[in-house]
Amino acid sequence: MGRRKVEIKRIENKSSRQVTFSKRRKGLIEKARQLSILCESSIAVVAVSGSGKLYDSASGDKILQKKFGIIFHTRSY
Amino acid sequence: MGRRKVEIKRIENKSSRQVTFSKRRKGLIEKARQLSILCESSIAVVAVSGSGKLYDSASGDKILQKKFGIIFHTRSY
DNA sequence: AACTATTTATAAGA
DNA sequence: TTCTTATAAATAGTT
Repeated sequence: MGRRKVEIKRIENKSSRQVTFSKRRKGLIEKARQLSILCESSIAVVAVSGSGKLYDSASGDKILQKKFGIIFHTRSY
Repeated sequence: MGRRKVEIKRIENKSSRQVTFSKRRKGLIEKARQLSILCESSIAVVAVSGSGKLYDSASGDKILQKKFGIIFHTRSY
């Protein structure tokens, strides 16, 4: 969904890859948040970038917290 | 993104809620898969429906498997 | 970090 | 429930 159609394969250029990671991670987490609210469900998203940074996001109730120990924010470690 | 704009709040009608859960969960998991491939990262999505069904999906390398014990499929328990 | 042309996701409807 | 399609939303490339 952009100026051009992109093939789903590794983005070779490092800075483009980082930009895309940042944009799409944000989009993914927003989608998860919406799903959680719309459907009264619990959703967790865990993303580990190529460089090893961990981002997570969970929303819903206690189930995911209990099961995975994840809290309700997006954070970078 | 549909015939009408929807507010992000709990869908009251149960069957509509289930249909939306099914559609959006699928979309979310596809987005996660794409992000994983495009940016060479590891992504896990865990969804627990209102009725308690657990769905998970992870893609990437060993990191998430190790950390969460999640495998590379979407499954319904 | 903002913009916008375009692709993609999806809300209703069939 | 599975398919269609009009429209909202995400985002690739640009500035």
